[in-house]
Amino acid sequence: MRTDYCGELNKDNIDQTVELCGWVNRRRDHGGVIFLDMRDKRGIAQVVINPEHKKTFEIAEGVRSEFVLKITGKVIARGEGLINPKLATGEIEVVADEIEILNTSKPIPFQIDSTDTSEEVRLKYRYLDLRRDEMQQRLRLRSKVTHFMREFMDNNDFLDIETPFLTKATPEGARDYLVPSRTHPGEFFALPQSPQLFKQLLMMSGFERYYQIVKCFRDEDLRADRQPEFTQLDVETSFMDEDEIMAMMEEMTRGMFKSVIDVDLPAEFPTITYADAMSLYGVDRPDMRISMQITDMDELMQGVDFKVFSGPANDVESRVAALRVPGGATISRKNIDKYTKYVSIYGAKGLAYIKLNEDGPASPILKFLGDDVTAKVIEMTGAQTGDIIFFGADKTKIVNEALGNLREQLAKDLDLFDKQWAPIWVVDFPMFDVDGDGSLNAIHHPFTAPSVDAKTLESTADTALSRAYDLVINGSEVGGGSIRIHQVEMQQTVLKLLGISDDEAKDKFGFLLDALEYGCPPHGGMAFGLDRLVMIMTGTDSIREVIAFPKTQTAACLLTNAPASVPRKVLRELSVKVSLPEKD
RNA sequence: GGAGCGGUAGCUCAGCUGGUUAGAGUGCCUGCCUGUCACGCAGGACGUCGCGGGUUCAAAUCCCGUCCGCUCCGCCA
Repeated sequence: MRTDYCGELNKDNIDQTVELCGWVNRRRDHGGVIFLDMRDKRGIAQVVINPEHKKTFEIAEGVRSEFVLKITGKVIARGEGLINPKLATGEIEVVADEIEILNTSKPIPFQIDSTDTSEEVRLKYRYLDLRRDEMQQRLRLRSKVTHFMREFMDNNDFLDIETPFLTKATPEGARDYLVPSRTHPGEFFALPQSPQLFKQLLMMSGFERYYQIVKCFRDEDLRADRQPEFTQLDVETSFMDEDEIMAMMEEMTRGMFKSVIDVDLPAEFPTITYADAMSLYGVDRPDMRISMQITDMDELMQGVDFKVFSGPANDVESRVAALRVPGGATISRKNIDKYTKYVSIYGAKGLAYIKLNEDGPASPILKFLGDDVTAKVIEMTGAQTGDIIFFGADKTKIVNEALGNLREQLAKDLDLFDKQWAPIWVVDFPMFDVDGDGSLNAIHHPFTAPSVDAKTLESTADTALSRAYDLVINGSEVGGGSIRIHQVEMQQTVLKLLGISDDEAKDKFGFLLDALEYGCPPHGGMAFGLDRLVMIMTGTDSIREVIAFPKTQTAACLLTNAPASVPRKVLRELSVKVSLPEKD
């Protein structure tokens, strides 16, 4: 049917008779001569129809955008001055002998080559949106990424093993997507939030190295970088410690960036502790393309006669910190107000600042701080004339989130990125975080090994560190993993600390606890968020741009109109009764 | 659950201090055109102003509610 791809024709094809199949990207009718831009998955080529071919010409007159055609014709060189440098195939064109209309097309709802169609329309007609070159490129890149991953894992003796989608609900973590069981009335499967327990069991089964590129499901609210179903490269290995696992995953990441987008990531990724990341960058996923750091001011501000600062400085649960912004003195009053509003979404009640103008420091708070403290602030932050220093003073969590996010926002607004690519490992995460009521939650997941023995863990649970690690690239968490607990006593201790009773543990994880007792090897692993990775590699700002059929923010599909109601009969078979909340 | 922005022609948008017939570009249709490549020229058709209610002599415009899309907070072990 086809001898060549439109997008691949070049001068070497001159004088050849070719058969092309594809879509009409554009038609230009000059009355006497008609041009068709034919598009296929490799690109576009111009087809010329001359009126001498009467029948062919008549067909071409009736052709419209997005008709599917088979063209038979001869490749010729374009004449002097007719070459189109904007087109990869612009040096040649195809003179049509025959046109076969393989299918017609209604006028389409938006132009394939327009770039400003609203996302709502694009998602409704996703199959048309995906015809766009941009989308074709992104999904092609995604395929190259998964291909590289599979090749790398295979070369390193990892086995691709599938795990079930119909599985059991987990007691903590994200909300589960549930599937009613017909054969067990009143009972439900849960779709996996990740294959975590299965991949650990595979280690206990002696496969030693497992991987899978697999969908995970979490029924939580969506974001630009979060979909309810998303894809992970899931990896688990026995008999490797965290340094070995990180080194191997780093090698894969480096190779992937080189091979897929020709980017050289550093020969060794830097490592930062969670505590340092929070203190210096305010977030656990620092964007290391930005050199700005947060400077701690607790000690300096403890004695100042300014309660807004001295209060938090003297409170262990609070913090005073400063962010020096190079060249920031030009930020207008209006924009400072904008940033004040910006940090307020993280709970900050204000945004104090000092501008370093030519004629010295300027700020509404100078009179409270005094000259000595002001000078110290300038010294500690390394600020220079022309800079601005922003302050956060509040609960530590609020200060970190406010200044951490402000840092990234300022970098965007003032273009303060000094690298294009900045991977970093974040390590030494705490085991638990402490709730308001004093109860503990797993920071990673309940199967993560602590860096101390069970006995020590019990006495120092609130400060204990885990053997977890995250890979962050350009401020985006693209992967994370840990060494797992492989001894039943430790697992029981952790579950106990999390407030899970023996009975509940037995009910939910009995199979895991049993398996741990039959010769479980030390093991650990990692999972990469494929969608986020591809989002970063394609330079897009939403994972919807790298997913063929994504959901909207309300977790609906505009193409299929899922989710949808089902007939009563179907519900009865499943023993499911719908009861909607009353509306007033 | 909450905050903000948006919804007007197939598409992208203007109009929104209430006022007569709701516009532009593009697409579509018709005609003309033999070298265009975002072809050009001329003409034409196309509107549930998201939906429901209210205020008013009069609502795309003001008010209330609601639905949808996007960004964010909460949430996401």
